[in-house]
Amino acid sequence: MNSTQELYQSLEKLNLLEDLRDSYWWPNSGTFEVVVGAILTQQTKWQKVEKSLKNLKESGVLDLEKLAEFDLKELQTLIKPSGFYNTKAKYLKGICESIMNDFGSFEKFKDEISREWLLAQKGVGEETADSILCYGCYRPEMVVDSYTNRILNAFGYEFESYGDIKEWLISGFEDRDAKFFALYHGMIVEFAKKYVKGKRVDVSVLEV
DNA sequence: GGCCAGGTGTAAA
DNA sequence: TTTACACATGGC
Repeated sequence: MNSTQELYQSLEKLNLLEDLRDSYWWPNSGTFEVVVGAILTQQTKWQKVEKSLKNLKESGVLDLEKLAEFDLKELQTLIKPSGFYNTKAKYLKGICESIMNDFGSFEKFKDEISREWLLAQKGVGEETADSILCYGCYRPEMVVDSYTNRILNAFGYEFESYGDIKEWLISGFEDRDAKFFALYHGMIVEFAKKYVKGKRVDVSVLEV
């Protein structure tokens, strides 16, 4: 494989996003739920995140203002299925409080948010920040995850950092919109779910 | 039963 | 400035 364009086109041919529940791939994209999901999905399968989201929804607290004021212990219990529930509860409540303090509403947050602000929050690293920016706020940011790195490694690429992978991935795609990057990353994850098992990466179906 | 999941923060070298 | 480790559940 010689370019990210080849990778993108090859992924497209696999029709990985056939049964898309959301036009941007991430469930309920463009809403506050992306912020919650982005924290909960760290080092965890989405399937488990769905259980936690269901718990939150049934308790009526899947909401920015309510979570900002919700009891930490109760929050820990509700998100237990997604693992690391003590730390994630703290991170989640913290970021909700910060959004309320600095922006006042999710809509305002969505309009005014910067990557720097997100990275300054506890529990928000580069991947989580880009996930919130791309899927929650529809900004043209490419998300890089461990699968992306593993797949590129399988093609013989080695990178120093998150930023290096991101730069390589978006080269030639700089003028694309949020939806493009949203679906590109979505295809990589769906590909990984099918063809990556632990350290084993099967890229033979990719025609690049 | 051991391995692993759509990472991140922190302490120690 | 790097490296190692903790955080934790649940599915395979």
